[in-house]
Amino acid sequence: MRIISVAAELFALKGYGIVTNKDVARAAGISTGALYYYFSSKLEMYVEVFWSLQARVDERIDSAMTGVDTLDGRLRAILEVAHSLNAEDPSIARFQGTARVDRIRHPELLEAIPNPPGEGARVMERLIADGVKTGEVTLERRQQVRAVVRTIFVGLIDSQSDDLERHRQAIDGLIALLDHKLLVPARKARA
Amino acid sequence: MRIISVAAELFALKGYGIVTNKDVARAAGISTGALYYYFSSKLEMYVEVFWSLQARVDERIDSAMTGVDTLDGRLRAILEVAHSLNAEDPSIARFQGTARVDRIRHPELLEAIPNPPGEGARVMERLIADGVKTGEVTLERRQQVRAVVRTIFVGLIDSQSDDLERHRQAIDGLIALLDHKLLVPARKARA
Amino acid sequence: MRIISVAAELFALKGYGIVTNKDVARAAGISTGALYYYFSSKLEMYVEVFWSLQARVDERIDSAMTGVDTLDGRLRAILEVAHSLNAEDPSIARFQGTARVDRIRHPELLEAIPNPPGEGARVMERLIADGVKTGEVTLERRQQVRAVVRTIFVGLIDSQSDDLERHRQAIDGLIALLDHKLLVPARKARA
Amino acid sequence: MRIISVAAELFALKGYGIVTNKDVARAAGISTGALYYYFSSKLEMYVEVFWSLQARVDERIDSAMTGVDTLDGRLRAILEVAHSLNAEDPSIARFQGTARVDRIRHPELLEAIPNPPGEGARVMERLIADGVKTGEVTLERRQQVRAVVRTIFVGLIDSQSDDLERHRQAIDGLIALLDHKLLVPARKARA
DNA sequence: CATGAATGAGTCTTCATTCAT
DNA sequence: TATGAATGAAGACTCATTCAT
Repeated sequence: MRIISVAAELFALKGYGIVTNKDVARAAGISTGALYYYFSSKLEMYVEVFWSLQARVDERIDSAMTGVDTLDGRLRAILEVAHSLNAEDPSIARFQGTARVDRIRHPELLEAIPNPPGEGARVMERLIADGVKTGEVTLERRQQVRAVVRTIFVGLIDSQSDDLERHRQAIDGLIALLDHKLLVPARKARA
Repeated sequence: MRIISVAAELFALKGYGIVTNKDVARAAGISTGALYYYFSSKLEMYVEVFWSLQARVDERIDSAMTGVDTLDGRLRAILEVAHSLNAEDPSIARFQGTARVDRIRHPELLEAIPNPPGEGARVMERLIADGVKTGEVTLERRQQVRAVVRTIFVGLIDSQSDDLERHRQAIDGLIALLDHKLLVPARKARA
Repeated sequence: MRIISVAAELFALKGYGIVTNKDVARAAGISTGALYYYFSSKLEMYVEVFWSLQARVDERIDSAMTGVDTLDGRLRAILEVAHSLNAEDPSIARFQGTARVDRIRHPELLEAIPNPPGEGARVMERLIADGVKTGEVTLERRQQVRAVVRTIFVGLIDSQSDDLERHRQAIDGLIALLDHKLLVPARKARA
Repeated sequence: MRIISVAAELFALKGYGIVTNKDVARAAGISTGALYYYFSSKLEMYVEVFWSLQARVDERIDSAMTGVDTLDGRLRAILEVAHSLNAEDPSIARFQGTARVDRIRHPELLEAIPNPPGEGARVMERLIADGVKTGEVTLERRQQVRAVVRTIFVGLIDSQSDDLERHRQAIDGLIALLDHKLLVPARKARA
């Protein structure tokens, strides 16, 4: 629906608390009252935006993971998905970033959107579990891997999703990092 | 000042838009009117909180970098600083996370706190430039390194700073990543 | 009409101000738009409900009074009518109660439904005038009788019409009062 | 407080749902925002008005009942209290009338003001119980007496409290009724 | 230095009403 | 006949800010 897509963009940019019904209504070309014909509240509108975007992300990640069975391969695949999604519609990633902080800032949102939402958690568990099976992740490092993967994806969303070129560089850099090619050992320091 | 420290905590937790003057006043044990004796506006109060925390971070990073001259060593040092700062006062990292999004959400803040703020940018440039000197960063990968470093530190702040244990795991994981020890090549892949 | 009867029930329960067109429409199984095919406004709908119920009451009171020619007998007859009407359709009395206050609260209603409405006033005048004829009411007490009768019937509607059993007790009590049997002289008082 | 007294008058006249904060604010000579400095919500304001008026009524009824020990005497005393209260401040009775219907129409009010409120119920029970002791009320007629007393007082409030003269006539008529003097037996009807 | 009282603009939400279909 | 979509005015409530004391 038109309303959901303009709302997504506004929420992505400004967050739940700052975007007013008036903002959404004006951007959608209707009156604020009309919003209540479609959603029972601002909160519900936000929730619908959330799941609508989440669905697109989940679908893409799912299909990117099928046919790849190493953790290493999957990480690369997901990084590429992240980039192409960002290229197609930058508000998706931006929205995910703001949604994480909005769910903390507005308790109503946390209640309406249980934590952790969507496939996110499921994908992560699958990643780790399968990584253990392939031997890529040792049992002792499981938590570390989880933490690093989370750090990287959150960092990507929060710090790079507003500039497509930089986003590409971050992706390429991270792939190089996986390839041990990002950094070269230092020449004898101080030599 | 007492007001700044309670304000820091509140802003870190809830963000600029949600924390009210009344919240700050009550937490500081004064009236809202009194706030205006110390700050000319809520905005100014926020700015002062910002620089007060930023100063502590800058100082720590600066001192962590002196005496280390490889990019690799510096990254490890800064990661450790990030962790110990987080252990000492969790609201510092939290505030930095919320400040990044609040500066986007509230244009007045962006105007009052130019982007990128503080030493952040200077440190980053120094890191890269010296990395080139030591040969760790090739000229073609400069942008990638910058993007990856930024991704990692933002990811750390945004995704791990609310749980000290997980924060430690992320730090250890990232160090292992630098050591090429986080992930082991897959068995199957070699079959 | 179906609409009028569901509207009557809703208005009786909640009053003019609180019942929305949507409430009525939903209860009648149509859309709010359709309401405007039958009535030109919410106000007009209310007025039609009013007269529709009033007609039923008037008719019953009229027929209860014919053939009885003392004030005393008529009061008893009307009390019984009040009870049987309440037993048949409790929303009639309830509506009359709410209508009295709604006509005060919403000036538009007062304008649309002149005060005092319906046969009420006519019946009262007949009662008093004939009571004077039969000698039951002295000239000096005319106003008092009018006021007491009004007090009793309003009290019945407003305080008892939501519970049929209590309503019966009130009716029986009032008849006992007319018979000088409700209260017995106090023992102590005679001591 | 000034606000409470003007609010009482407005609520008495128009009821909870129709009186707006703006109405109260304008009548009190302040802004709507200022209301929230004194009350946390419109509901709370209403509740305070309620208890403030109820306190005055309770006190008067209590003192009217002391020293009188027959039911008959007490009823007369309370009727006189009703009249003098109405003479002093007509909004008290009017408010009690509207409050009864508002508590039904607005469930929040019922929750905030438990039913039955104030001394009302206590006074009624005392009246009946002592009436049984003095022999004025037989055991079988207890419920009837309760219902009649309730009917009369509700009727007085709801139908007469807006006109002091008529109120007086109703009181006098009711006293005459207790004295068996309101109505005279009919001369041979039809004779 | 500090407060309590107050303001007014702005927010979400409701609802009678309209109208093209 | 009837509907679904939409409007716009109004209502409760919040909050940064001001100011006399």
